[in-house]
Amino acid sequence: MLIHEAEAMALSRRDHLVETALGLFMRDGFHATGIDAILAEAGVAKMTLYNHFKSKDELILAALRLRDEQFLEWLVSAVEARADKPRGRLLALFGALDEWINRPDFSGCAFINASAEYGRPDDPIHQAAAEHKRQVRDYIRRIAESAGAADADSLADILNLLMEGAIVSAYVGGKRDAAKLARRAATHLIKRSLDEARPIGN
Amino acid sequence: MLIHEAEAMALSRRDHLVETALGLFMRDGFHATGIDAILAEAGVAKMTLYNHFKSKDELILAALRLRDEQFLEWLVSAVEARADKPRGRLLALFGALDEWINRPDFSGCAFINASAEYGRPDDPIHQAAAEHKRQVRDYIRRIAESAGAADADSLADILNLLMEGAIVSAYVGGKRDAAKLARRAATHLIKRSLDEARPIGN
DNA sequence: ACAAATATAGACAGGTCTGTCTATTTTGTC
DNA sequence: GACAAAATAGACAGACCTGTCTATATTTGT
Repeated sequence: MLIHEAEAMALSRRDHLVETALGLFMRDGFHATGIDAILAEAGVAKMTLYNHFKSKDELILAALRLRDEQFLEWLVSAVEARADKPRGRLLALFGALDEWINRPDFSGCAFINASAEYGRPDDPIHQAAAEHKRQVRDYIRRIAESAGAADADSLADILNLLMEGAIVSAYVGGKRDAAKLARRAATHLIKRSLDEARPIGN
Repeated sequence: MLIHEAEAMALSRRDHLVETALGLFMRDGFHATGIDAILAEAGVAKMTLYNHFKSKDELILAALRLRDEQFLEWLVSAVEARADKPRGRLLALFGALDEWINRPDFSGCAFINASAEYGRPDDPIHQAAAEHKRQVRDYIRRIAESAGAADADSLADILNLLMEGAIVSAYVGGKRDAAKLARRAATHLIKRSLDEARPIGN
């Protein structure tokens, strides 16, 4: 029975492969991670991979799709767990960010890193990264909107900028306090946007 | 005569090699750019490379050193050309950033990209990237200090965060207006820090 | 002009990479 | 238990990678 299978299977071989690949890609990079390393780690035969994916790039795309789901799901629930009201949630974004950045296995943003390795804007991998970033920004914008920000778009863009900056500073420069710093600036900008109802900047 | 040589030489073979390598690394990435491609582009023999550098990694480090000089030199002069007074220069950082981001050949930050490919914090390449970022932040801090910011360190950190965020947003998401956005937030934070003499955040 | 240093082309080794193929075994369904 | 689908190990091709070596040619300093 199909449903029974789905329940019984801890993880399909395909999904297990994608999960393993994602872990290695994030730890070691995309070019630096060979197919064979993934197969060895996953305990899966090469033909199983090429049965499910027609190339390494397709596997990378699948791994990024998984990461996209994983991350957004985590971000939403981490934010919701930290605050109930929209305004608190805007700040909670930075609490969640701080938690992520300070995990011992933090290895930067998979999508920024993917874009770095696949720099051509028309590369499907780069485009997948851009799409993920759009999703995150839209989530921020939805919170900003429900917080009653007149300039929800601008506010979301700015908070997004601060978050990206914190991720990069933490990753490249090892600044583990980057999210806390970003939060301080965010606090102020949110206050201005919501309380004084003034657009950001002048 | 040594001095005469230096004048006559357009560029030593070594420097030409490093320059060519930097261009390809920035366009195509580090792993994706093979030694042979660099040699062909530079019109230089393989043994010339291995005479000057003991490995590809050493060449990468030399390319990053060049980029570090190039970029900081450009940033300083671009900022100085835009404003005389420290406060104006803090904003000019974002004008310069905007110019860079909107160049047709903009290919992101070489150091962020290098960190993405060489993720281990103890990798010399990653460390070179971290060192570059430290230089940039210190430059911002010096301006903030001479602008009379009481919290020059915090202000510099925040402006730096906004700049990093703008670079990443422009590169990954293709947001060509990222620097202008960052500038709007920066305007406000600078005002608060300098005029109201309040630390950033609360 | 002569000698020493430097650059050249190109072969080469040894490794790794992606992707294909085959022949065998395991798995899941009826 | 039989049959079909899926996964296995492992060899293999062909390309590319870094780095070494050699033998020849070109610059360079004096």
